[in-house]
Amino acid sequence: MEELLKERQREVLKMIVSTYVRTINPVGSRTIAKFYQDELSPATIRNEMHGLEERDYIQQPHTSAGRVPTDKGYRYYVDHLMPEPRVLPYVVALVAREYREHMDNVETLIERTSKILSTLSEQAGFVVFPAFENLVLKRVEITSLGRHHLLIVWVSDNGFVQNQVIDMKEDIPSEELLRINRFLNQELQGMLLGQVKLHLAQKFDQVQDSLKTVYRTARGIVNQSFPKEGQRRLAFEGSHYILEQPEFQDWEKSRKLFKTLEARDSFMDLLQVRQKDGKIQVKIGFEHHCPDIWDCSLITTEYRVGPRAIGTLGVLGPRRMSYERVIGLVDFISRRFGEALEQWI
Amino acid sequence: MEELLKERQREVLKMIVSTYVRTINPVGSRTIAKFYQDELSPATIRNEMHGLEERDYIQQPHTSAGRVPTDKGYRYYVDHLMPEPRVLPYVVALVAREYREHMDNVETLIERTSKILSTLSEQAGFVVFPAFENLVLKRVEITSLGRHHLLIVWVSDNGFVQNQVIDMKEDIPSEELLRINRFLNQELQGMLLGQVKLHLAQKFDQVQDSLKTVYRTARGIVNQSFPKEGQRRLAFEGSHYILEQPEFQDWEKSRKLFKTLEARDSFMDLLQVRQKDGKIQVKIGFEHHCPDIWDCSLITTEYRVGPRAIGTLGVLGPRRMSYERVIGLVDFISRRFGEALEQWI
DNA sequence: ATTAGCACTCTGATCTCGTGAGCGCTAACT
DNA sequence: AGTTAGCGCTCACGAGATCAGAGTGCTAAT
Repeated sequence: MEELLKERQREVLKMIVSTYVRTINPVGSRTIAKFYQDELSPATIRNEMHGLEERDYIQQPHTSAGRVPTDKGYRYYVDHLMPEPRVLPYVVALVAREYREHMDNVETLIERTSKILSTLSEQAGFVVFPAFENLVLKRVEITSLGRHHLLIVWVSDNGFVQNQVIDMKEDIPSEELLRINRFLNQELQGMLLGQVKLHLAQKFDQVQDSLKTVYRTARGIVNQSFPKEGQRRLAFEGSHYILEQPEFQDWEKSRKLFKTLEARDSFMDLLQVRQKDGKIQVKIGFEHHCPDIWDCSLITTEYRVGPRAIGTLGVLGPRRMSYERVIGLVDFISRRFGEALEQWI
Repeated sequence: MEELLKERQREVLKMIVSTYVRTINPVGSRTIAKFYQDELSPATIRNEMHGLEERDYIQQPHTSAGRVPTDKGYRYYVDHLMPEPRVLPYVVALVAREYREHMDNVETLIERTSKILSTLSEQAGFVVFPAFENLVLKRVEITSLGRHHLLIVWVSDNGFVQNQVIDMKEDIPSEELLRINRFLNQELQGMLLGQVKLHLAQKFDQVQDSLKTVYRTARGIVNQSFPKEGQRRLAFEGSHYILEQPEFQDWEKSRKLFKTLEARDSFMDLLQVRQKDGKIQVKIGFEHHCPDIWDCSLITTEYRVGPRAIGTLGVLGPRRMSYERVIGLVDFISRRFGEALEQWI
């Protein structure tokens, strides 16, 4: 059904999209005709446009204006028409340098990455922190804070550090704390964090009664200090780029967009959508389900260390964006970012 | 020189500011006259206004408009006229609940605090993370990551955790790493982090030659893993509130503002200005030195644990804001925030 | 199937004009 | 000396009115 378009219609659609993305102005028949160097007249182009408009690939903002791609038009462009995404040399160089120099810790690495995504795409860039459950435990440290609090620091592979303060009703002597700490490390090192709780529960059943009290305390500490599922941090940079787009000169529009972006929830919901393995995902305008972001498109992909996909990153920008450029960028950066993480196993 | 204003002029200025802040419309003589319930006529008020305008406390956007406070007018209002800042009961309750429930770790505590500042002021709220040097070391842990990297986790009092990955040229055997780790903890626990480097240097000179190699490695690790000075994190929330202010409907204006806010540097520079001990600092419009933020006012104060002031928090909003309300809020929250941190000594 | 030609439509810029808010000034009043 | 009524003046703002330009759709000829 998609493929009804005749070759010349495809050509015209391609020109309309790429021109509109560049110029921001509705594209008229004369503009397209120029590409054909007098082989075709504007009138002919108008006919083709008419066909495209009937099939809902393009539309007119108003009667006497040129044409603008619809979501369906963009979609067709991305799926069938756009040139192979490619990464420019200066991008390669810049990213390489960045990952050579700014490797302080994972948080900064992630923040820099979202900044790079943003700067190079000239749109908003983001990186979702990995889900705790998908990481592998390297080490855990318990420290007592004040009288009634413990600080638990979880260190996982790839340099991720997660810390959590928990309330203590009862006092635990510091030697016991030390023992528990040692035990947890012995028991859990190298384990996928998502399996830790279950593992401890099983262990608990097997252990002899005299040790149950200590085990209970240990389990209590672990359970409490485990970050709640679904609360994933997000590094988001460059929302001002969105504001700079002429289509967001409309105050009401940008006001709403910023409000929902800052609230994070609905945006994070969008990202939770399961990614197609290793593929770049492109959501154009109405294709996603958050009304306030309907004026935007979302380019995302998963990043991975070794075989494991552990998180999502991408770019958010106006529907009118250079898809080939941004798709190439997101793909490239996700690989390099993964590689950077892999150094820290 | 400030005090030249006669009593009635002060009254009129006060009314102009408080009315303008509420209504956003330039305030006319008739509006003020109404407050006097027919004791004074608009004409009289106009005379007083004339005096105020001559002395630059108020101005007219254009000839036939009402009056709007100038920066000087706001300043006078804040210093001499505004009612005592007070904190509403619902704010007290809300903040108390917040700090009872969301105490996962310092990062979230800080982020929630900036969110609270933002929500309750209906403006942008922020908290600058404490300077590393001002914290007291509780514990340090060294973990090796991959082949050539070490992860160092610094845990300080009040639950602050700072981690850093460093490159290792030479391999260090894991027993030696363990020894160094133990040594560092023994040597440095309870010390102000700002003094750590110096302390190690002095120690190094005293130690016998056979131990120097180990000491050198230890110092190397510490020096590399110390966060660079001046790079302080910032939690910033609620920039959308700024966008919602009618005075920022101007696209160009808000575009610029957001750009500088996102770059962070110039904004952080503003905040680096030494705070007057424990006082709330109010910077109105042109009083600070960052051109792109001239349309905004900045209310800041330091937060402290015990006697030590360790960081800054505050609110950024349009010049036209309810100063008494925001000042009260910032003051209140900074205290509560400090108290929350003190639980985690 | 293509195209020249023409009438038609709609936007956006520019201008004018009327309205209303608010002021300053002056002269009279207390 | 302070206050006020009265009046004329100024200016922003919104509603029409007008006009040029861009781009279309349709028709008839190629």
